[in-house]
Amino acid sequence: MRSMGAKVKVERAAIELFAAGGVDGVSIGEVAARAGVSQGALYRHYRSKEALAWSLFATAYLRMGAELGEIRGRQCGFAARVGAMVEHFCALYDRDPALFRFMLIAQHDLLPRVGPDQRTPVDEVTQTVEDAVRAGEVASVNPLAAAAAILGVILQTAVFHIYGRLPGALSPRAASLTRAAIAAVGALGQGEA
Amino acid sequence: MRSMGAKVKVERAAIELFAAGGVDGVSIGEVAARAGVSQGALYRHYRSKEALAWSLFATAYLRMGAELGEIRGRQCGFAARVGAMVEHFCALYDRDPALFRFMLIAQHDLLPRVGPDQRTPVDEVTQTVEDAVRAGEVASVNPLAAAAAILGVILQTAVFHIYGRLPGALSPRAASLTRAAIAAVGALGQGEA
Amino acid sequence: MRSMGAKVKVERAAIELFAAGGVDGVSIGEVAARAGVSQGALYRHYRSKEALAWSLFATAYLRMGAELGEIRGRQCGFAARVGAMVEHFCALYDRDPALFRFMLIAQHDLLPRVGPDQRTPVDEVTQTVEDAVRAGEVASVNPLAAAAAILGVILQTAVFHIYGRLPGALSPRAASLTRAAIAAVGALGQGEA
Amino acid sequence: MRSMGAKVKVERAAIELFAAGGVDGVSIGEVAARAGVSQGALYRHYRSKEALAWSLFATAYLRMGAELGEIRGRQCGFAARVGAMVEHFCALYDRDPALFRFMLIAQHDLLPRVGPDQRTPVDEVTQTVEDAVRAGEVASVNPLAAAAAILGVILQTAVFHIYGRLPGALSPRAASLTRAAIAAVGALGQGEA
DNA sequence: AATGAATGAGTGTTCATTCAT
DNA sequence: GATGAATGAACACTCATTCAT
Repeated sequence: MRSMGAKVKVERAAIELFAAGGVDGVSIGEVAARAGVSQGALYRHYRSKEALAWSLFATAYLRMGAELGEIRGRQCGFAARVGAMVEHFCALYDRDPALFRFMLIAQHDLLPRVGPDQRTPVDEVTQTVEDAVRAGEVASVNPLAAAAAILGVILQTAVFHIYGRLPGALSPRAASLTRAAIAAVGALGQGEA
Repeated sequence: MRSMGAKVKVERAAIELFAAGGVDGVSIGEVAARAGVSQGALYRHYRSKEALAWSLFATAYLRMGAELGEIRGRQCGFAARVGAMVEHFCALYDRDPALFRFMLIAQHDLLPRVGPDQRTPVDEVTQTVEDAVRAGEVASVNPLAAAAAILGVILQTAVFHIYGRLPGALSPRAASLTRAAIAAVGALGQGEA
Repeated sequence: MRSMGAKVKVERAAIELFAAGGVDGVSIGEVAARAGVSQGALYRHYRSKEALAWSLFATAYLRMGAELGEIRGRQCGFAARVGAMVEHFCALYDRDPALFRFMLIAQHDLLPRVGPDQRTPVDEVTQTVEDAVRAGEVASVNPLAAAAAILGVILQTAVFHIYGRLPGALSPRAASLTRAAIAAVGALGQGEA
Repeated sequence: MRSMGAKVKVERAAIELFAAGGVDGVSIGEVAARAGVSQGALYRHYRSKEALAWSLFATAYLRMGAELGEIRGRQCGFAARVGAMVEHFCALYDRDPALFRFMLIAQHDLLPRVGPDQRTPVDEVTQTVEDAVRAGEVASVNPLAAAAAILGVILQTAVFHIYGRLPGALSPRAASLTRAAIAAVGALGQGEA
């Protein structure tokens, strides 16, 4: 009973330490120590440190992609979809800031390894814009440029929270972030008219 | 005169390698090899690898802060200032993408080490918003939240360029990014009325 | 009855793997996997990896010694004895090349552990020479030097088979190997006259 | 001046330790300690432990091949050539028993890595037999089988010396070993008439 | 009896840093 | 001043062995 969740404890420890020090800046020994397991035990669940980091990142990143995909299927209209997506990002940040920070840090190393056929958060946001353009809800824009603006508004705000520039939880900002994101997309479109 | 540029070559090599592999992922030997100098020679200019990385980051980051400060002093009005700042970011990206990528990657490690009295890019953008609010140019907003939106729009677009999601140079997008950033700030303000 | 042969399977797996990679080059996990048993089960039969290797080597080595002893008792005359011994070596090689290779490889580690009172193949061959000298069948030689020649002719031929330099089975060579071994012993003796 | 010959000291230490414990049975730390250098220094000269072992083996093995080749060129007639070769083996053993033992032990791991176009000791002995057969000096034999007999007589005698079964130096036995080797080859041939 | 998760000491290797030349 | 050999403390990873189930 005591060792129930050994894998879970390793994952938690890894996310928190990787979020704070980067994958390269944290040793496998530190992860094992924080998880309360031996170094060797770690290798029963993951073939290597790199495999551990990749598994954590891919799971969280693709899960976020899938969840945004669900939101896109559930909500109708551009504003409702963007609003729900922003809320989802904020909720993840508030629930697990370490995971959020880990994803922000690790993307530079690990994003290139995501397969081209995987549905990523970027893909879902981009698709959402594309749908809106096609439906005439927003003026014609490059969907990727619009997705960059939407994600930029959300993620940079999260970065400011991480560095302590903005206090409190992120969720209360969801409404205004949604407005900002939608307005940014609208403004992007005007120039291409 | 012969070795003039040795330090410059080390810095160029370090920026390019750090941008590609992260500071922790690149060895001092690789930097020295690419710079065409001996490993030991590197330590004549920098006390440690960490000092090298910090010097590169601080120089670029604070220089960007100073340049944005100049823009703020030179330009009048919120729109003109944001426009010139966006153009400045785009120009830096186009001139030296490796340096831009290095700053994006390294910030997670090195930002906390920036002194609280230093004028950073974030400070200048925030101050620009604060001035505009005080001048009644934009509705009342949290200047930091607004700065996050502005920077997010710019930086995430740069990230998309880095990962190949958006093609070409960044400068041609300056005008639309400026509109998007300003619109985002305006939308942020509406909710807090 | 179900697990009858578990120990046998472990021994087979160990001999084959040790023959191919050396004792130090093969992990207990590989042995267990090839034998189709768990790692822990291995320790029910052998106290350690070293004990397993030693048991395999000692069994095979001393059994060969005993068998050569029987041949010595059964056969009369130097030529007949050497011939039967050579045939016995060849038969073992043809029946179980992995075991033969294992013994050749492992001897360097394990031979020193053989007790001085054990009857080894070397002892039996040496004794055979000694008997022949005493009986006047062969000229006076150092029995150990003669045993080295006899064993060298056999074992190096086996080594050539192992490395693929000589094709086919070893048994068809028994007659010529016997002649060569006996001739070598005779020539050794001539010099010491 | 003190560190002159660091590489040489590493090689000596490695040969002696590998000869006693096998490549797998000796740690890089033990080699470094016996050589009186740091572990890291070892990697300035050799890329890996395996590379060190291979370099030592290949150098000694191919050098022996080249030296036997020279002997073959210098001497005339089968008996003279075999005699000089046997003496050469004995001299190597007496001069550097550790190197000899290392080669005997390591061959099982490393022989397969020798390129097919390299002139090995086996090739030279085989060629010597082939020349003698062609010249009618010895009856028709399979040259490889004859080479096995010759090498077996020499090497197994060396093995007996290593294990203490035969005392003293090997060189005094060169003459009788030569007679034994030649006699063995002659006897091999008789059967194939 | 058998399993396989857990351990922890040990391995080969890397690398930031130093220093004699 | 520059070099590159040397250091030694890490590091990721393996594996023989143990033990609760």
